[in-house]
Amino acid sequence: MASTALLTSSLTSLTSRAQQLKALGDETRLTLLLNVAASTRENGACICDLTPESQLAQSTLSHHMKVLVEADLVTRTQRGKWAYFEPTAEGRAVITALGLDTLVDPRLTSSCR
Amino acid sequence: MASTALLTSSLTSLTSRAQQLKALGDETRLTLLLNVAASTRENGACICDLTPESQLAQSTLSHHMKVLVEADLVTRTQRGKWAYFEPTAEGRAVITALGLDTLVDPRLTSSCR
DNA sequence: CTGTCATATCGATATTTATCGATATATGAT
DNA sequence: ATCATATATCGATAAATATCGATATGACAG
Repeated sequence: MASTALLTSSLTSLTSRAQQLKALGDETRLTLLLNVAASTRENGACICDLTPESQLAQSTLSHHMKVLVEADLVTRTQRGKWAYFEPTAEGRAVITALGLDTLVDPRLTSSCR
Repeated sequence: MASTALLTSSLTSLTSRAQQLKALGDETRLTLLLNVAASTRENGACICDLTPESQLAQSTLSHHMKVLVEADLVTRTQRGKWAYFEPTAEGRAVITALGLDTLVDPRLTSSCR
């Protein structure tokens, strides 16, 4: 009997998983997540840290960060004028699970006040 | 000294990683990969196994499988008239790393000769 | 209260992607 | 050789996405 096992449609979690992966499936955002994770700031990285590296318009950066937040990969905390981003537990777990830790190297620095 | 660690641009691997994640960041393809991984056939799953579940045109399925192959997540083997797909080591590793095993359930069957 | 700075939102545009139907290719059966 | 079957490729279209510049919001400084 040549039968083939297929997947049950527990689509709720599959859907959110796909959303998460889609958020990561963009080199710009993947880099952003890793940069956020690599930040040595106390309260996380702010967009001013991330912008100079990315070569993108500020509005574009803001857009990508929103996507990462909506995928539950980073959190956003407003502190005064700045918005600080930190990886969620999920975000860290995904980075580790995918072996992306090795791509993080705390050599470059950014200095915005 | 408030400095922030950033990522080195080992972009080759980052790029291919992003490509892989993009391939997975589509619910249809994610399901396809899991179905391929769940197949109990000897030589892997063929498109005839996957089509009825997906509700998509055959050409669309073929397209998605190509994307998965190009992302090094599944292999394609022509055997007679049929093309068989099996997850690569990478593909299996990603499934495990992301805890997607739990979404695979060998209940549904497909029967094409 | 006014101006400035950090970030978000909006509207427009260009690119990418998913999808389909039609056709091509290649295999196996008659 | 002809035909049917399995899959891939092509061309078109619609939807999604990345990107930008302009503007809005909200915080702090003077």
